[in-house]
Amino acid sequence: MNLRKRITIKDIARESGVSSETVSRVINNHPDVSLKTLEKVQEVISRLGYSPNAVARRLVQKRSHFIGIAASIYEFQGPSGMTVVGVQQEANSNGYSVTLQLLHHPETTEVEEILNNFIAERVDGIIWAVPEIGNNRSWFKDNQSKLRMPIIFLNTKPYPGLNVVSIDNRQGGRIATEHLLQNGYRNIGFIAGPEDWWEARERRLGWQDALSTYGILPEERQIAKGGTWMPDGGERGMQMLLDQYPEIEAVFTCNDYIALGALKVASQRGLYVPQDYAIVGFDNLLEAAYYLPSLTTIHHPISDVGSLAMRELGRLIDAEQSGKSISPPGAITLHPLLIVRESSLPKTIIKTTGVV
Amino acid sequence: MNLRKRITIKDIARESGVSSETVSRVINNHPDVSLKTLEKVQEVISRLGYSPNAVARRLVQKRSHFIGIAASIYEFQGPSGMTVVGVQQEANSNGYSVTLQLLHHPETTEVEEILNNFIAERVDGIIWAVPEIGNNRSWFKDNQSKLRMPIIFLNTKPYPGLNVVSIDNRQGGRIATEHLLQNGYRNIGFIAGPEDWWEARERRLGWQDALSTYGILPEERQIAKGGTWMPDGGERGMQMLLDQYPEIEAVFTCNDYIALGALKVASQRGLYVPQDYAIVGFDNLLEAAYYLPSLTTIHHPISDVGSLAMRELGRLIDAEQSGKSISPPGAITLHPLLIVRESSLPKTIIKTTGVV
DNA sequence: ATGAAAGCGCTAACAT
DNA sequence: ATGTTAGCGCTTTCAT
Repeated sequence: MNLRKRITIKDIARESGVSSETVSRVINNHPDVSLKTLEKVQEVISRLGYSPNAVARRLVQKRSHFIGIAASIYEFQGPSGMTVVGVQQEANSNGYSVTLQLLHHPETTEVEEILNNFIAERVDGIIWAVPEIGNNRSWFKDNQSKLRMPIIFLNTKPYPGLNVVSIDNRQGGRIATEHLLQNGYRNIGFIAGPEDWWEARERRLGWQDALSTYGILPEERQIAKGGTWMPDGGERGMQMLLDQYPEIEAVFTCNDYIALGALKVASQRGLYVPQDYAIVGFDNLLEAAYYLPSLTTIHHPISDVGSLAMRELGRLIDAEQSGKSISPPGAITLHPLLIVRESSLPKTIIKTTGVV
Repeated sequence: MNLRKRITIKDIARESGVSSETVSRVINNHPDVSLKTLEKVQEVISRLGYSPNAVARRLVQKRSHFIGIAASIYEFQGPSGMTVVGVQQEANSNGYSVTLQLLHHPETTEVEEILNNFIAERVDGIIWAVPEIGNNRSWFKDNQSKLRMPIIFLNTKPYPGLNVVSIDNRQGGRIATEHLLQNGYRNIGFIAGPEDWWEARERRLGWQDALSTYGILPEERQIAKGGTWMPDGGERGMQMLLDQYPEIEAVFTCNDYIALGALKVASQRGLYVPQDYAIVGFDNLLEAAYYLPSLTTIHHPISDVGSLAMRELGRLIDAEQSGKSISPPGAITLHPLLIVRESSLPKTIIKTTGVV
């Protein structure tokens, strides 16, 4: 029913008494149409409720004005759904439509299937918003030539030859930990996310960086491994740390959900945050300001990553179309921001006032 | 160079020494191809890395195997991003691709623009996952004939003549409030969401239903109006209630984020939940079990709404294609589920044990 | 079992 | 300023 019987350009042409080519000119705002014809055609178009067929246009032109977004369903549980929002908005305002593909198991590789779909749709370019997990980027290294269209990777290790837009996770981890150090804490633990995620590893490196700046060489027992991105991981991780690292004064958690789990452990054990241990999270979830206590965290310009990536993709597409030489692939890195709240009050203030 | 130079069906035909129609038959698993030809063609296809052009296929066929999802960007802040996931997964496993459109201002009507895009793309059907706010459904009532393709509305008031998939928000509100009543609470407040959202109004009606079952006629001051969906609304709302309704024993909040804000107020005023007031939320966010105290709430089969809607849409599309009579539009309603946690412990238990 | 021809709706190139 | 022609890549009759 959808394709059948829809008004076509020929109907408009017949009804307006012009050729279909002239109608095409009107639709596409080409010059060289007399005002009289223009008005006549436009009148017929709106009277008949004509809508040009993007599929036919796509077939005949060299550009599809269509871009593919691949994301993992994980993205939609947390704040990262906003990345897709950023991409979609920027795409739309540049005249692109988007098609969305979701990976259910981003660790493994149903990659090929999804890319084949994008190729079949003849998208102009791809935003690969799937987190880098384990070896799930390897397909691209081996098959990049097959793809033959611009692709931007989000939140990926910036390999040479790839276009990457990402926040600086390592810097974020460093800032978070330095904040704790500056507030007087020295025994600082880390609750890890899944170790096969690149972003999780980077955040841990940032934690290490900060500690070594202060001449501290972290021991294994300061890290709670085997984590997830969810509160249950924070709960288990905090319990581990309290047991294996009893002198702990503060903890940096791989994201805010994990921090929430760590907060829960305090209430279970009758401990207080930040008096018994301070916490800094990562992501700045909307609700982090409402945790008890409110959570110090690293702000993540998550929707900006999406819009920036799309803008960059548009540039690459334009360059290919015009045959211009493309600037070599590179990495765009956004900088995270520390948001200070109650969960990391300076040690001295706590000592002095004894206040929450 | 997405379209240029891609291998076409003719290339495969030439290389295999058959006609392009035969290749087409192979691609589409039609019978009447000799085994020998089949194998030959398949070999050439994989050797040359050929991927059929979905755009060309779409143009010539009566179906696009493409569906449009419209959502508001609000959806992606909260749990409702999962609706889109549900739609996408179900669509994919039925051979559909999806194109995603986002409304930035779901209250107003950029509706027409988005629908025109879907029409231009010649989608087979539409999932309208935009919340019903104010009068933003009116376009459909006035223009349904224009659309001429199946459309499923999510989380909408089930008007006759519309296909709707929704959870029963009113029932959810009732269950939540009945739970509080059964646990011995009688002075039960309500923190409203945005009153122009249909879902928010339904949840309030559920609260009223439950109260009147117990012979209670709620007063105006039991409701905190002017809410948002976010914790700040819960904070303001709870403060209002404590001031204007001091005998309050319990509160039902329009969603879990609001509940989080209401929890925050307790800690600010030195009150305890559930001892000073019990709380029940709505949505069952992943992290609700980790709030302090853990939050009793209404579980929302949010991804099921999406997949069910997509399945229903597929049925409608098939019916239109085969020219069969379509079952009249109607409403599919999913039932919410009470999840009991600490924030609503029975009054008696609290009295007896004095425990959190 | 396979091929030839027509056409989906549109735009680009070349007339006029 | 407007029309004619050809063709994008594929599927669908209809032949053979």
